[in-house]
Amino acid sequence: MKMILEREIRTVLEALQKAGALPPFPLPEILVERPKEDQFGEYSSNVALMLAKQAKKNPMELAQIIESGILNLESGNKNEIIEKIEVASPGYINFYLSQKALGAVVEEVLVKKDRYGAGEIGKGVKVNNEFISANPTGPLHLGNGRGGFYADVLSRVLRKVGYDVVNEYYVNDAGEQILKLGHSVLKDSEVVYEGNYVDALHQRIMNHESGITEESDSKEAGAWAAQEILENMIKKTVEQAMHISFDVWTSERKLFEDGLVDEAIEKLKSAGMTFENEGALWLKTSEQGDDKDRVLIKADGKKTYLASDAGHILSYLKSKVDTILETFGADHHGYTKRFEIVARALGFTGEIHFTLVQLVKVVKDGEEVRMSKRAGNVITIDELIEKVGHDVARFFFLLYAPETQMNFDLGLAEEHSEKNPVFYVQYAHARLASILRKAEEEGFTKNGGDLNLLVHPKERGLIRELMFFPELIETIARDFSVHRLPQYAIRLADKLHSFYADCRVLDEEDKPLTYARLELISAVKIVLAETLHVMGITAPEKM
RNA sequence: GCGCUUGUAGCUCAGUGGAUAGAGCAUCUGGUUGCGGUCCAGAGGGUCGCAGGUUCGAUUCCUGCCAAGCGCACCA
Repeated sequence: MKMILEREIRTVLEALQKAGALPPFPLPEILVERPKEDQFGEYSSNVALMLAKQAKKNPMELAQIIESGILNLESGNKNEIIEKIEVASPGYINFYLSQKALGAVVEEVLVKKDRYGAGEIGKGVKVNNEFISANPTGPLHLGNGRGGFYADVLSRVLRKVGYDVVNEYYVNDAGEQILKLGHSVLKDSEVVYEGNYVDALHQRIMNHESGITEESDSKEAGAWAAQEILENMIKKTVEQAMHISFDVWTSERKLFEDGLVDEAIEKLKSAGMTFENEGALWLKTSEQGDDKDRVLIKADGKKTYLASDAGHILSYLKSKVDTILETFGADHHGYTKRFEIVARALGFTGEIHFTLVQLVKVVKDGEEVRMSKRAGNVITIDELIEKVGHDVARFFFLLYAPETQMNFDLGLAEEHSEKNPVFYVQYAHARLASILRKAEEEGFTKNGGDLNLLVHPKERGLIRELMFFPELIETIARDFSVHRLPQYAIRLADKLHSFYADCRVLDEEDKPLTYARLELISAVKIVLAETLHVMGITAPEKM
């Protein structure tokens, strides 16, 4: 619809230039957008404002010329889909769609059902979406939860428009932090991590339940503890509490065992990207815009995290990944440059996109609560979900763009759960389900509704929202603005409640209108449910 | 010091090179014998951090400054 209008405007402008009515100049991308107010129609264009100068005309005059051009288009769809076009100050061209076009939207939803809004812009593109990837040294905190929900929904949106997406959790089960974990569970003189879970693991060692003894070295103990934490804490949290499903759990240690790390280092060497200094192997990252060069192999022979990531990226190349998505905590933002340099050096040519999720600041009684993973006093995502429920936690995080430094008021957490708009949206869905149940009980059939009867402003308002859903999905797939989804859900629920207050659906006195409205609310229910579904939130039939 | 991110209503946050800058919560007023009152309608509340610049037009783009968060390892 949007594209039809854009094309028509372009056609008109080209014709005007050809006829000499407008001076020749290169036409920019013609944009038709959704106006902010309902009164300005379904679609609106500001081309006249943009081109006024080049056209040497004032915007209003130009807009009127374009308007009449569209009205006179031989091939135009004006009678079919456009009810009227209006020019508004300072130079907008507003399009009002016909009743027929709006009815067609409802029909389309009813036919496509949960496939409504699906597309193919991502067809044939393989996306690797790596997220959370917290070290297996303790429970997931709120920042992990935030990034996890964000990236999970991003995957769902991308899949809806055809991308082939792999959700990956990269497990850092090699390296220094595993040794630290080992010391911690052994409770020797080098304890780093603390908390109930560390105590529990320690207890199992003391009870000889693990094959690890007090005399085991920290590497062995760390590997065991990491495995336990991954399987019994992290996977449980992610799959059962957060409702996220990962396609692959990549083990850093396995990258080493499979020789990918060494292979990647060799590739970097032969590409002339490395040099040796003071016994260490360095990567020339500063030549590519990084602050300084980075170490790949330390003087003691151990490989750094960057080296294993090179192996990791090499595995993407081998599995023919087209696009790499990385969701990092904002505290790792300094790492993105290195990551990209290594990827390019290894020959990756596709798109790499980083999302930096700001950590969640926890506030209580107006004061910030300082948290430390080491001291074990972090608020975990498990605790939050236990307290407010999965849907609320998910919706709450999804509502805000990941780069905002959001405050999470702990004191209001439970109160917030009642105020959370997720209930408002779910209630709208339950309300629709209820009406449809009642319609069935009372013997209303919803076949053959005449959609031309849906002329009430509240009805048009609802249909408008339905019409924008596919564009919304596409926009999110393009710019990763996942937070638009809950906002849309709220707006749609809002319009539904407002419609409900003004328009009675089930009316024995006016069956044709009842049938038409049943069609409409069935369509609204489908789109509302699909919006919630894409967000990973339940759409209840009853509450 | 350098770098990244952020600064919009009392609070949490959307949004935009152009039409009156929006939502939720909070506050206040009104409505609702009805298909589910977990609802609806409305009001008040803003120097879009500050100062310059580009532009017919800037809250949006550019520069500088101020403030907040984070980062600047042969840790990950």
